[in-house]
Amino acid sequence: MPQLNGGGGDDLGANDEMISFKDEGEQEEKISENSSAERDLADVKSSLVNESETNQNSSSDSEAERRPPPRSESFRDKTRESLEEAAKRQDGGLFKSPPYPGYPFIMIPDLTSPYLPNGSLSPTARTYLQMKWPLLDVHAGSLQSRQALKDARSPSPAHIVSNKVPVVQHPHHVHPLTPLITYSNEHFTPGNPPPHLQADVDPKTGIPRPPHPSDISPYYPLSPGTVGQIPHPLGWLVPQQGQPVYPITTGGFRHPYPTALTVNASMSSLFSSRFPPHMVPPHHSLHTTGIPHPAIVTHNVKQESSHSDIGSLNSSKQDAKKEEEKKKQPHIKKPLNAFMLYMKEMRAKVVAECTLKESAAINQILGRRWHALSREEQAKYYELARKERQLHMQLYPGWSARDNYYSTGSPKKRKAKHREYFPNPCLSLPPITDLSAPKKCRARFGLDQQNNWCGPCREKKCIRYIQGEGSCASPPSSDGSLLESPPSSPSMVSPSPSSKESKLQTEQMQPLSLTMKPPPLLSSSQHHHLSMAPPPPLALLDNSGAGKTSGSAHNGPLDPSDVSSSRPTGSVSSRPTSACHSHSLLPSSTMTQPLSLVTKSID
DNA sequence: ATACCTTTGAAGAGG
DNA sequence: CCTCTTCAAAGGTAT
Repeated sequence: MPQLNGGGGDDLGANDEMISFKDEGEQEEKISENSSAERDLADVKSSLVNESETNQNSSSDSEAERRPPPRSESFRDKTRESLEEAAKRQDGGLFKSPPYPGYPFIMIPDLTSPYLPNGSLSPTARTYLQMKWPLLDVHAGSLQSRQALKDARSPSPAHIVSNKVPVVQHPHHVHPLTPLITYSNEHFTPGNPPPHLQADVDPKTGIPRPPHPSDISPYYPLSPGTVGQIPHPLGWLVPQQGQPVYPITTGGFRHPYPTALTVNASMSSLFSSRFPPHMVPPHHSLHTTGIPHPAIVTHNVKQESSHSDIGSLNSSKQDAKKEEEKKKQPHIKKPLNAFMLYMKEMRAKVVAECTLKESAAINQILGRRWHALSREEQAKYYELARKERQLHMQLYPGWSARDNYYSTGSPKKRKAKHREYFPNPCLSLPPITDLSAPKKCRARFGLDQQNNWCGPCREKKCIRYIQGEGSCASPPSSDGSLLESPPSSPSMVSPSPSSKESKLQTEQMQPLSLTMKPPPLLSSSQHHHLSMAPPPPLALLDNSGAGKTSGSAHNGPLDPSDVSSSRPTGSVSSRPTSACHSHSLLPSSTMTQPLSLVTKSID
């Protein structure tokens, strides 16, 4: 078991990650404010966000007013457009300050958590819970919600949910004490209502009491007799009467599940909160509400159902075989990363605040909010994500992300899809449409022919440089389509890169994380280049945004996460401009970031 | 029914 | 080592 300083220590494994966003949010906001001149649609959104953050009364009332007239565009554009609109409209509301300023999150105090020192819950940890309930508050738009709130002990917030998104979904047999259940609808399920809803606070510490059985019972299918007894955190994990707990273990896991049994309570809780009920004893697989756990793995469920259902008996032998095969290779989902956890948790809020339901739009908003989060706030999610990964590793020692590759589609399709949008980072080169064509000079000419490389490639900052130098320009965007969309999605131009940049800047206050170490390969000349890179013209940025595809508009090599953020996936044409509240748009401050980065490296 | 969109981050593959 | 790709969640939308 890794030692975690969940209590507030900075010794988070994900430090580097967090650092990247340390001040990004603030920076972004600041920048946005100062770059009014360059505001584009996306910027407007940013401003909206900013404004809304300070103006709680802002609203979604005026949504209709802001809605632009219908346009006749390609469905793609249309869709994007709508998403953008939605995001735009919702941004205002989303960024409202939570009812509990400074405590946007709620974390159920877990006195038993191995990650947190007993009785020394950090304030940040405690903040978790608050967020959740306030959400309910928001949600309270509906009578039901309010009523539910009235009854702080209302166990099944599920009924409160008016949307598909469960505002509160209690984990299945998850020990409420676990902090690991706090990060999402499921994980965040407050074992106890927040202080403001229920005065169940430890008089001594002032910290909300950890939920106790009596409180929990309503949330869990515990028999009255179980009240007062804390269910074994591994309850569902514990083999019952010699019966295999996980049907899939029969062939699914590369390693016998017993390993899982060694997982500590918190981990198991996390697991149970996240992992498919199909791995849980049947009677535990559903919420009291009968709602299947969202983490259910589709084909596993099918397997299971086929396995036990009478219907399966009717299926042909072939089907049975297929299913068996599937069974042998259960689809174990990837552990959620920090952002995913955040999204999971916040989605409900967003949905509640807005009428918006489109995930794409919501995600855009969440993405921005994510960046706006303080380092501490993000840290919580990073840590949770880390725990999830650890747990996942423990539970599925042999699992690899690779196992899920193409699980959602055929490889061909996937690849084709992505490649299709690959712009050539180097202007001098035509857009890459050929799958076999190298995307960068580096790959094209090789290391031994660097003289043939374009400047940006030499600097290893192709995309970014494209913008700054102009030598590598953004992908052909002569056709309005490209210009219109892409570029400035938050992740494309700004967020990721800038996050890193800002990271570096803010990093000055702290020791550089490993990830911040300047890459050895970075030569002085490179540094020079970096520092000299002029601010990318807005237009270029926009266009190059498309470049996100190739890893784009990032700081590139300096950023570890750069890679992760570069998502070719997003089709160039489909990139919404919405998010563009980017640093890229910000001339001055933005520019300085790379510089600082370089400086840092040099130093 | 399936894929897409959209976000960030993690991890794997390949150069 | 670096870049690119895929997947994770989610739900409306498009094909």
